[in-house]
Amino acid sequence: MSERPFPTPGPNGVLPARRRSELLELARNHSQVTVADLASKFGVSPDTIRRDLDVLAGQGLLERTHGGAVPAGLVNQDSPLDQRIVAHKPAKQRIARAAADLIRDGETLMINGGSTTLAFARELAGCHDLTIVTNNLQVPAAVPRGAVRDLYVLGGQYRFESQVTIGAVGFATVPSISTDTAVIGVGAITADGLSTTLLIEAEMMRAMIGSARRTIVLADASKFGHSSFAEIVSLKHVEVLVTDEPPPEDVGEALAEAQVELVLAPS
Amino acid sequence: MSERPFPTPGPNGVLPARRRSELLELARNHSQVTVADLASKFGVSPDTIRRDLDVLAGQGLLERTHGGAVPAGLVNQDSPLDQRIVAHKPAKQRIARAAADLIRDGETLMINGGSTTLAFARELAGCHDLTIVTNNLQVPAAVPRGAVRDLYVLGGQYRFESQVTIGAVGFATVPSISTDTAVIGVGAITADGLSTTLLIEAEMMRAMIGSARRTIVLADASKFGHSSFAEIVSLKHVEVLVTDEPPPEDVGEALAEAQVELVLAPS
DNA sequence: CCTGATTCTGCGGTTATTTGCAGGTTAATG
DNA sequence: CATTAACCTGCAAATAACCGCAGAATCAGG
Repeated sequence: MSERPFPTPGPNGVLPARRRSELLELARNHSQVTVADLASKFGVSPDTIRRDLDVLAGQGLLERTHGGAVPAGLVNQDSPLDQRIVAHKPAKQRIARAAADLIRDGETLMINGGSTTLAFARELAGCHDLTIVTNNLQVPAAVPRGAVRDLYVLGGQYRFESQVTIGAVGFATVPSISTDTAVIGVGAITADGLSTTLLIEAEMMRAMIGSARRTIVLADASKFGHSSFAEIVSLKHVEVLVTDEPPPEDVGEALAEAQVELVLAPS
Repeated sequence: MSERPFPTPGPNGVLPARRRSELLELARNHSQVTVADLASKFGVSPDTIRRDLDVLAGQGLLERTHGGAVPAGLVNQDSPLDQRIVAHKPAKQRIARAAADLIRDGETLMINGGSTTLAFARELAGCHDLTIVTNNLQVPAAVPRGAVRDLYVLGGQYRFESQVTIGAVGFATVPSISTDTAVIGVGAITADGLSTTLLIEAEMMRAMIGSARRTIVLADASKFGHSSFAEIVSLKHVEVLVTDEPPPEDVGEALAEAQVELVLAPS
């Protein structure tokens, strides 16, 4: 009672924003933070810390875990592609397989960057006479030789992290192409729509989706809920979503309202 | 009551997520981990370690074994190009190394397809602030990250055999670019000039050479003498030739007459 | 200056997750 | 073939998380 007889909602001398900022730095320096430690360190209740952590996790800056949080990079968010490829590999492969079943011989496909779409490219062995356009430099080597008639690579500036090209050349080319299907791997899906971490990649995806008659989105269950910085399009631009687990309720409703066909990859 | 009379579920100071992350790194560094070692190292029960291993195995990051785990097998695919790389690796690597020594910081490079130019890209580690333009889809992943400022990929139709792009988009782009140096790997060199097997690739090389102030040709000794179907340019368009063995007499004379600087890669 | 709305905070009760342990089963080893 | 270690399943305990609620401070506008 001497100090705080009642809740004391207001800042204890430290503003919430600043507390969160320091909290994030602590997490990065120590590779982890625990709720209990932070609560005693900042002199606030564990619930407050939990809420802070949730906010930061929602921005993709932290990965929430039981008892605390770890920096986003530690688990797998924006790690180099090589690591992302192996992460959630079984799920991605099931999704890729199910998506490949949606492709008919002779179609023209647009494929964007990402590890899931790369897995998709590998699963195209059963198809024939495909025409493929991609900005993912891994796709050409991954796609089975016998499945394609022609394969075109979009030029532009190379991005080391994601191993895709992005740039004026690609933007100029995409609108002049009309494809049957765009196969898009995204970073995050919410009821509001698709999003990713990079504005310029979002722009590229938007161009691809716009030039395709049908858009198939590939996303494993870990993509649901979080929303990333750069919005791509709303769900009504999507015809099919292939995933491995049923989405959360709010996303599921939004998908139904947008008349998105939901394909669950069989295990 | 000494320390822990009963289970103690809560984090022992290390969050599960972080423990798994460190565990994964240990597995990768040591190529294997055992349940018992990890249990004592992290101060948790073997059962907990087993559960961690199962989680990581479920994400495809580890391969579970009796008594421990090993890192997930890395992908290895054998394309024709990859095989060619090992075929003449010592010679190609020496040539690549010698050619890389000719590049100065801040230069703008044009790099075409071929296994020798790919080796060249790998040897650029000592350079900085390079701007690179290429139609070789292997180059972007091969070039050391720290050596380049910008890297552009030429778009176009993909050729499976050589893993390069060729096409209207690339042709349209190349003339609008002016580079310091074109680094060209060729199929054959005679006294008459450079040649290769495919007309369309010859055309691309010609465009590249034309837009560069300096042309460096990479060719191992096996390329001398034979002439291929598609002529590229005569020797007088070449500034430097990097090879591993002195050329035959007639080629040597032609090189001298065309004032081509001959660089022999040291063994 | 005062009042209503918003935000931040802590609290109590319920649910979920993590962890270690006991015991039966399976796999590796001599 | 026997023996030891590792594995898996169910289980209990302790903590963490979640949900709704109410008090307190800040803010907006008259």
